[in-house]
Amino acid sequence: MLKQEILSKNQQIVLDYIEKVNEPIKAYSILHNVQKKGIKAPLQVYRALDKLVEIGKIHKIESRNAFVACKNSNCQISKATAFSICESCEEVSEISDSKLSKYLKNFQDKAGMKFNKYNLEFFGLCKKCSIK
Amino acid sequence: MLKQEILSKNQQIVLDYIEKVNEPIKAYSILHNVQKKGIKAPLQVYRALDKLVEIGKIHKIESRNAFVACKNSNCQISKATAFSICESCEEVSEISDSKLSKYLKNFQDKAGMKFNKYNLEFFGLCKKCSIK
DNA sequence: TACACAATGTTATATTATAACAATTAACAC
DNA sequence: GTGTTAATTGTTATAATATAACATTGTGTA
Repeated sequence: MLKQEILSKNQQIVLDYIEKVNEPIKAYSILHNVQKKGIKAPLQVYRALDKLVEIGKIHKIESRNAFVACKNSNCQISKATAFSICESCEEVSEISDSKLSKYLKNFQDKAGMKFNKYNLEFFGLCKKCSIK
Repeated sequence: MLKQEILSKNQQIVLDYIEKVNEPIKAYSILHNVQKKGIKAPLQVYRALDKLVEIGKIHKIESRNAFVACKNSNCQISKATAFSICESCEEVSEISDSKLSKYLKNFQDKAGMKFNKYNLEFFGLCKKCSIK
């Protein structure tokens, strides 16, 4: 089987909701909002999240413990993620910059360690918040 | 007052311990290990951690919810952190690469957002683990 | 059909982190 | 020194995030 094309019921419910809200959302907030769909326990949400992260449909914003839908036609990219985060309004955008990703993919540390994945989070003020 | 040169009692206790273990360590593990020094509650640890992160003496490894002493003669660098993380043995090293930090400091996203901070975590296998 | 494996349902619990409030100590102008 | 302010501490309780363990059901396929 390939990366998995078909999502299970719970995975689809969780993904649908994350894609709908279109901003980072926390696991328990997802839970509250999908209870009407029959998902009752945290573990059901976390299992779906794990799988969705694994297959690149969503990403975890580590500094916020939140999850967001992938904007970059998913796949591969789940191993190479970059986000900008506004420290005022908490808006998060996925950065899609081929020069940046190429630079980071090829980065070699001094110990010669070979990386297969990275996550980069930038913090600052978004345009709206910086003119306030 | 400058960045704060003198640490308070609890801050010093926590920092001493983190520097001693010399690897990423979790808040409750710190708590268990500094109880003999008189620190009794999680909040005392978290307050010290917050301050130590703020002044750049330690960093938080977001993907691991762990804290590690800064190796780069601290200061400034707390706003520009990069780590390599071995997914097998969980060894974490702080990356100190002036080209990388220069590149990231000057990175401008397409929306023109100005960043004042970033955190980058690379994942892979360290030398030891890759030959196993 | 039967096997293997993925996904589900469920209860309980572990782990990480903060709220709220009172008391104490440090920094410093006067 | 006294008074004022802010930082730090101590303490209890609780919120928020995440996983363990185990029984059951569904799905693909040989």
